[in-house]
Amino acid sequence: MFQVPTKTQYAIRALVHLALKESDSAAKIAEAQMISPKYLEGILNQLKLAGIVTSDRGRSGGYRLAKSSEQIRMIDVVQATEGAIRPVDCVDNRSVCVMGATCIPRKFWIGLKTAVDDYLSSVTLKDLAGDTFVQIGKE
Amino acid sequence: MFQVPTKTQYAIRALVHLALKESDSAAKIAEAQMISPKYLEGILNQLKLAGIVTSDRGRSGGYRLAKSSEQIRMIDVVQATEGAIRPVDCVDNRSVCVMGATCIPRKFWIGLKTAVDDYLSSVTLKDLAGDTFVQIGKE
DNA sequence: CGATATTCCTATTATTCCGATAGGAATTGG
DNA sequence: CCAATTCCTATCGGAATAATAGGAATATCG
Ligand code: FES
Ligand code: FES
Repeated sequence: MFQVPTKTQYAIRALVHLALKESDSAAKIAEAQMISPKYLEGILNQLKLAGIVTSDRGRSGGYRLAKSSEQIRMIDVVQATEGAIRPVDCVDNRSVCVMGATCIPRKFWIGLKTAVDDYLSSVTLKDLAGDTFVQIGKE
Repeated sequence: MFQVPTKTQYAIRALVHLALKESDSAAKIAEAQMISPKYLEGILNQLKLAGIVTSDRGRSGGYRLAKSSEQIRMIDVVQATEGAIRPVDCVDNRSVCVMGATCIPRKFWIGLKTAVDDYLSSVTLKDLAGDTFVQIGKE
């Protein structure tokens, strides 16, 4: 359960790479991180649209972080690659629930979403890439 | 992201139903909870194997909770339908990581798993269904 | 007993999502 | 111009999920 798609795993590996290496091309990142190169291109483009990385085209182009690594929260990365955290559709839009207004499990799903959101919001790229990472989310 | 399979959503709906109605057949539960009947049969069987419900065959058979609802943690339900919480394979088995021993994101994934596990462990069926035992429309 | 309602078992199909690939257009530096 | 790059769009294959199908085993009741 809660298998995280490889797309998101790749995005995170690529960002860690950029945090350490400053700037690199998609092909170089793909090789170093063992990711399908063409697939990674699309992922980096999503990260760019989300304002997490910037890119330069042309001969000596490549990608770099758009902000400092402590400003990049993991929840933003996840949302860039997969959209909002939504264990079940109804957490955003109650009307999609077949059980109607009296639906009992809804609070439970919202609680789960909150738990995940809170954790992902609490960790930044710097926490991963630096040696200062501490495990948050467990109190 | 983190879309929860319908199987698990159905399992929870079915358990809420049983918590309120004490005993019912798969067909009745399916109708009340708007779940494909044959699909639900298989799900209830998984819950039985996990010791969450019990069943009686034959003419006036059906399913009932195997324990009181406060003893049924949601993490047990999720594990019964989907197996262990494992955002990425490496949280259980480090050797599957292509990046080897120096893998940086691993602590992050373990933290995510922990956040989800902790939440699911903290909620019981009773928390969802409430403690008032109500008989829903006797047939 | 015999009819019926149920769980239980196994196999198959349908659907959806994901990962990856393909080919090339646009851009830029040298 | 040329080469390296990002960027765009389309498609394919495979895996996982959801659902269906048919029936065997079991129990109840009249
Ligand atoms: S409102 Fe979410 S399952 Fe009903
Ligand atoms: S050990 Fe998990 S991604 Fe490397």
